Amino acid sequence: MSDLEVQLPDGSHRSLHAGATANDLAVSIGARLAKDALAAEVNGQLVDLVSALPNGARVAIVTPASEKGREVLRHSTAHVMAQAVTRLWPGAHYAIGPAIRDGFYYDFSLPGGEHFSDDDLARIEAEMRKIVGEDQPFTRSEYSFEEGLELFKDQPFKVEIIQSVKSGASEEDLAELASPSVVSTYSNTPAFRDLCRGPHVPSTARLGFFKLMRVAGAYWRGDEKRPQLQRIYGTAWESKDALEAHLTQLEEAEKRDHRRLGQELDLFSFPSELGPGLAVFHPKGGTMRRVMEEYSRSRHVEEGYDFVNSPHITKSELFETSGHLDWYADGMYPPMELDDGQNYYLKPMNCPFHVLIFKARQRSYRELPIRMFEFGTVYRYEKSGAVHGLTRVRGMTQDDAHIFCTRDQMADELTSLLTFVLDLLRDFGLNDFYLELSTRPEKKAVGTLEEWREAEETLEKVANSAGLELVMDEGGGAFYGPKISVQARDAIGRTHQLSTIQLDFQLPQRFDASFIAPDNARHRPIMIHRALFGSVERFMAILIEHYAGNMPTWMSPEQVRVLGVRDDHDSYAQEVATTLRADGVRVEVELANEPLGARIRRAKLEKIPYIVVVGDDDVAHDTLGVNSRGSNDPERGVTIDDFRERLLKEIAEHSSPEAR
RNA sequence: GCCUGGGUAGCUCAGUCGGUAGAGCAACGCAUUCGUAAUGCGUAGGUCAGGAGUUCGAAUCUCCUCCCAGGCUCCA
Repeated sequence: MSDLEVQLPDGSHRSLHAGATANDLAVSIGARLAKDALAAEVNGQLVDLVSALPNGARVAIVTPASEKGREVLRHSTAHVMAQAVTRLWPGAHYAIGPAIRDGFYYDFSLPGGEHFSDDDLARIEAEMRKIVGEDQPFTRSEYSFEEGLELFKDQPFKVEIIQSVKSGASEEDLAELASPSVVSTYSNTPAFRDLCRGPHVPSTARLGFFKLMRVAGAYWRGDEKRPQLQRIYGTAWESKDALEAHLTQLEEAEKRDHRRLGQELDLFSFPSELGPGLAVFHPKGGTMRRVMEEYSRSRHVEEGYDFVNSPHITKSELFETSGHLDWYADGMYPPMELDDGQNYYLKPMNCPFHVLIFKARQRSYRELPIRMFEFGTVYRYEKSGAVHGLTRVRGMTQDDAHIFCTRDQMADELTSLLTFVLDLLRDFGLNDFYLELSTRPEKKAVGTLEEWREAEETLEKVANSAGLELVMDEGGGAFYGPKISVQARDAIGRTHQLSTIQLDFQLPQRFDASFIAPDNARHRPIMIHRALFGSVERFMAILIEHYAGNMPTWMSPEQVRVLGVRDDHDSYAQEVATTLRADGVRVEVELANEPLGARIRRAKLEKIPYIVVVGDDDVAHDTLGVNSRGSNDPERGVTIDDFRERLLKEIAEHSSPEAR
């Protein structure tokens, strides 16, 4: 009777009766697994537990505490939410409801153009709990194209999906249907049926550890020109603990939000008088920024860069020549028209200025490569809804440089450049990277095929020799050149796109930039754009979040605070400060007119790396009490020289008190 | 730009049915002189984002504008 055999993930084989389902397999393996099972993976494809197993299949039972299991239960939870919404708003249209990272969403259009409010989330959640309590089965059915259209005739978005799958499916739509020819649906009750490829959990009772997070607007098909739907985001997990852990993690992330820390640590602010995306840096943020910029400058000097400067405003002619006005006018601040009829623009980038510097006189191949660096402040008219803290602003300073070189020099330049980039990022404490290479777009691209191929190969070779993971973004380059970008993972595992290195085959051509080569003829230079921080503001934001505000000592605005135990220790505290200041350490003294505990507390909240406390013993023996950030165990009787040496070493090494 | 929510003291927030503004922290003053995360008392601080409207009366209701948050779109 055992006429069906399947293979389990551990390579073992198992015999089952003909027509056995995934669920039968789970039962045969063990009661516990059968109880846990949510779905199955058959030959790499996720299916319902009730689906019959083909002979010889590789089968894995999917349980809740796995990525695939969570995906299934998140998707099922989205269906439950859709049902809840249709119960509460009869006639609501539902569009798409996939599982996403940490949860799910579903897009709706409510009758009469109604909108969800935040209060509705609680109502919907309550209704969802009822549905979970009702232990409704997820029942799969398959229909023909025509039957599908009939079934969903009251659901215009579903009709559109069915039709578009018929006429050439997108990834997104395929997720909704079994295949172009079969319309699969899942129903929970006679009243609720959804178009879906599946799989789903066996019953709504298997769900329950979810929370609706927020309501948002989202365009149908992600298209700005199409109707805006009401999207509800939720998070869903396999257990109460997992849900709570996720919510706690969100709180932790919020605590290290650079906007919050920027306020708490008095680094910068966004005065509403200035408008969206325009920041001012306070003294402490200004110090942090200065340290970053000074370090970057000194490294660029070592790497053979020349320092240039360019104005913030220019006649329109420059951006007409560069072509930016043709394709980027929307992203620029509108022109200022002056008396003579000239239009002047704020610069949204520095590149054309640097090309003009290159062109200021005739160039010889002997001068190349020329590397021009500028902390260039640019202004971009970001949409008001797009600005975000320091990471997406309307005015920012790029650590921008352009390298003009010959084609022969290109490979060496790219190699040393990538090394430089990674070194610099490591100096700021980021060390978990991967690279992304965006290659030639199919349709339209300037530059010769060989140039592209050579640039791409070089970038790839350099990336590989750096020993880093390389993700290909085929066809993702700009039309004017390939790009490599460095993605960095921060302390809590988020990735940020940081540095970009971009080849440009176009701008030198538009500006007719050239150099005289050994053959005594004019040749076109290759231009490399690159920014290591991206923008100083954004890089600072990423570092603040990476360190949760506990900046390494060299970057801390105040490195040491000296506190006398009583006010008769204040003059010794001042002496200590003066000694350290002579070595360039940023030290402040807070006079003893408040209890020591209160002053220590304040300094701790300000995340100052070292709090130095001096009292009778220290005055008598020329010593210090050192309270390091991150430690609850202050040291007593440290000599000034010892502390000074330690501190200077830590600053030079870009280390932190926590690292000791 | 679009959707939802929000804007009350420097900060975090409370403010009921529309009846004339509150707390904690911070600041300032005085006292306290203290050895590692909050000393006590007191004082001052407000065009309730801005404007218009409804009302005898508006932080509270309506409309407009600005700014913020989370999304969507966008990010050369």
